[in-house]
Amino acid sequence: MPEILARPQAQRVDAARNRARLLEVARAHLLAGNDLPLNTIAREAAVGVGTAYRHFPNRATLLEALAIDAFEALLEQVSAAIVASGTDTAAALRGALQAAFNELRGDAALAKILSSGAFSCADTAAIASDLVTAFTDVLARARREGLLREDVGPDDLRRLLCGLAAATHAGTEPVADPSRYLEILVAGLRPH
Amino acid sequence: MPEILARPQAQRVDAARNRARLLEVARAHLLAGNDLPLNTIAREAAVGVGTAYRHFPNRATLLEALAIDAFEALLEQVSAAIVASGTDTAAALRGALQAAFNELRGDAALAKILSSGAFSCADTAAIASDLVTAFTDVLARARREGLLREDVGPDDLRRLLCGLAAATHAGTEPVADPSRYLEILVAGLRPH
Amino acid sequence: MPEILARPQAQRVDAARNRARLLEVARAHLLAGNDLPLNTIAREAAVGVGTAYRHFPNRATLLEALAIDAFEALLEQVSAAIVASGTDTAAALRGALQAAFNELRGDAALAKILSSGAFSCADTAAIASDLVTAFTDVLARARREGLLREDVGPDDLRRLLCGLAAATHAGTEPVADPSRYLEILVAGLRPH
Amino acid sequence: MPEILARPQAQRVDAARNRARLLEVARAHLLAGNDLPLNTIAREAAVGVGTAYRHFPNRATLLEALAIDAFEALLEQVSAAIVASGTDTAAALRGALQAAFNELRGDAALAKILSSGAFSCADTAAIASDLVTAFTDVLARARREGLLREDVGPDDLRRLLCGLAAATHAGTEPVADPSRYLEILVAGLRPH
DNA sequence: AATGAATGAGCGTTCATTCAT
DNA sequence: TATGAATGAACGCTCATTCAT
Repeated sequence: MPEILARPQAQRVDAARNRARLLEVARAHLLAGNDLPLNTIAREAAVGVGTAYRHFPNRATLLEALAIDAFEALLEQVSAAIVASGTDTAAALRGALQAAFNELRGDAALAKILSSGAFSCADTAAIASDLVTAFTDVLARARREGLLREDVGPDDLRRLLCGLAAATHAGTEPVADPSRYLEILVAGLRPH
Repeated sequence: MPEILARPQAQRVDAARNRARLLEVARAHLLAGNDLPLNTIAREAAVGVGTAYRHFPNRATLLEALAIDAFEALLEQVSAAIVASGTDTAAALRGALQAAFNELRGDAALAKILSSGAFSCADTAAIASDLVTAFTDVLARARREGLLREDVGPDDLRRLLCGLAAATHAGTEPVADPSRYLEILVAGLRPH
Repeated sequence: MPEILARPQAQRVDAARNRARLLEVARAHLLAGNDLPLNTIAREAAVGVGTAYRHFPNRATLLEALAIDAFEALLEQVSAAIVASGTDTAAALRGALQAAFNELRGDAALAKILSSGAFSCADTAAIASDLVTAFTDVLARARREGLLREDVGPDDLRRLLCGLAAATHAGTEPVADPSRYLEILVAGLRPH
Repeated sequence: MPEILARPQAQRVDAARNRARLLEVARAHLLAGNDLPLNTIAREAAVGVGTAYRHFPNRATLLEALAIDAFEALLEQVSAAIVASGTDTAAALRGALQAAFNELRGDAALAKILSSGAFSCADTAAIASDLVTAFTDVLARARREGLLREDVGPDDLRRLLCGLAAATHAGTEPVADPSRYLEILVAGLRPH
């Protein structure tokens, strides 16, 4: 009995370790600016290719798995910034954008999936949805208070933030003082 | 007589036709969001691989060859916008950015090489240099007249424009009314 | 029971068959004086390219795999000749050279890797090391007994044997009575 | 009139310069241990591929053209050594072998074609024939005087010398004091 | 569920050779 | 006769994906 119960348990532990190893190796590849060849990643993670495919049936899954922690962090930071600003809507907006910009610049996987604007796994989609809610709220307040252009919605912010993050990498060397770009965005979002 | 003169021309015509075919096929690949595999492109252009390599020894060469017309157009449009604005510096800056943004959004090859910030062929580099000159000039005037943040240079504009262009594509479907993004940039560039 | 035990074996059988096929085809190429293009060899062995590369990641590996049996045989024959000669050092030296010469002439792969003087796989290197030991010993005895030039070491013998083996093939047709060349070497190694 | 006569003259000069350039570039490639890709050589020689093919319809021709100077030098040195030794047959034999060995080691192209034992161009074949004559003569004298094994002919010497030359290169680094190998050969050729 | 061998499409690149001019 | 553009076979190598065990 204990045996039978123990087996699947043991396997789950094993599976979790495999998954963790795969993610770790994949993250290293991404950081190094490399692709994510599943074959190589599996080998480096000391895991069979088949196992890798079981965990991540396609590259999007792997990418989202890589990004999800950073995505959760992004959501938290954004929410925290909004909460912390209380009724200061301008600060809330700026803080939310700042938080998103920072997380985005810090995680290549997150930048990739957020740029694509489509999510294939439920967890990621859920976070995205919460994020939209949070921003929709701030945007509404900001608009009401005359702090924001009328023609900008949450999806525009997603695009603009991704674009700005890309801008900071668009060259042979990283840009100096990326926060300038965020300031430009924040200023530009004010009504004309 | 014309015949004799035409003969040597003839071969060049052949070469030119091959080159044109290769470029055409390559452009189609790029539009479809694909890479530029020389092998495939050669096959689809009904041209030997060796011929493809003779014309474009590497991918960068091909990419720049694809982009150079649009890059020239960009330079011309930017210059024209500046000239047309006369002493109205704000209009010159806005017009130059507008022109660059439009060209950039219209040509994927141009967007790619401009994002990379490095040019491997002399012609492209020359255009880039002229462009920097043109923008440096406008930026200087704008700064002098208090129309522009102090901390923004021509390379920042290159990055920001590329980023904005990317933003307009960052999703499953193109953004509505991309000019809004340019307005945001223009507004954001004004001193705080 | 045998079934359960046989299962894992079965896959290895498959792999082994592929490996054997590849080696067989490769050997034929070498005999024909051709190179060892992995692509072609894979096709002729009716095996996927990837499989070929899995077994032999590069040409050196393939070559050493082809040669290793003959190399082992060479080591055995040399050792046997030395042992069989007992205290007759002259016979030991002659026998060892003879054995090496024969094996070398019989296996093109072995001739190639021994000529290169470098071994990329551990097994081959180990045999080479044993061989050096064996020869070093005989050479020392021979020198002590005044049967050998002072200025000849094991690596010289490797080179000279490879050179002689090459000499027997250096023409449109194989040389008549190759053993003459070995006699010349043996005689030439005696002190002046 | 002078024009008509001058034209072909001028072209021959041109052709000769092209030929010389091609040979020069090819020699450089060979020295660097590279292959002789006609395409590349033609380009580096600033000569059309077609022209290169006109001069050297196949690689053997090119190789022999590269080797012929060294081959002539070899013949001269060998003859000179024989003449200089007068009636001292042992010295003549040793000198001839020495000379051949040196030239062979000094010119990779010569080593290649001499190893092949077949000549596709008449000039090379003529030199080879003269060389055989010269050696045949010395060998006959040496045999008559009991200085040489009975079973060794000129072609054996060709093979053995090529083999020895190969022996000096058979490793990651060139052998120390190659003349030892020649001494071994000379000694080994004496009758048992 | 895990493993890893096998497969083969596909891309990069070189080079011998032909042929129109 | 010289030129060099064109060709395409061939090889090196990678990687996504399947599948038997």
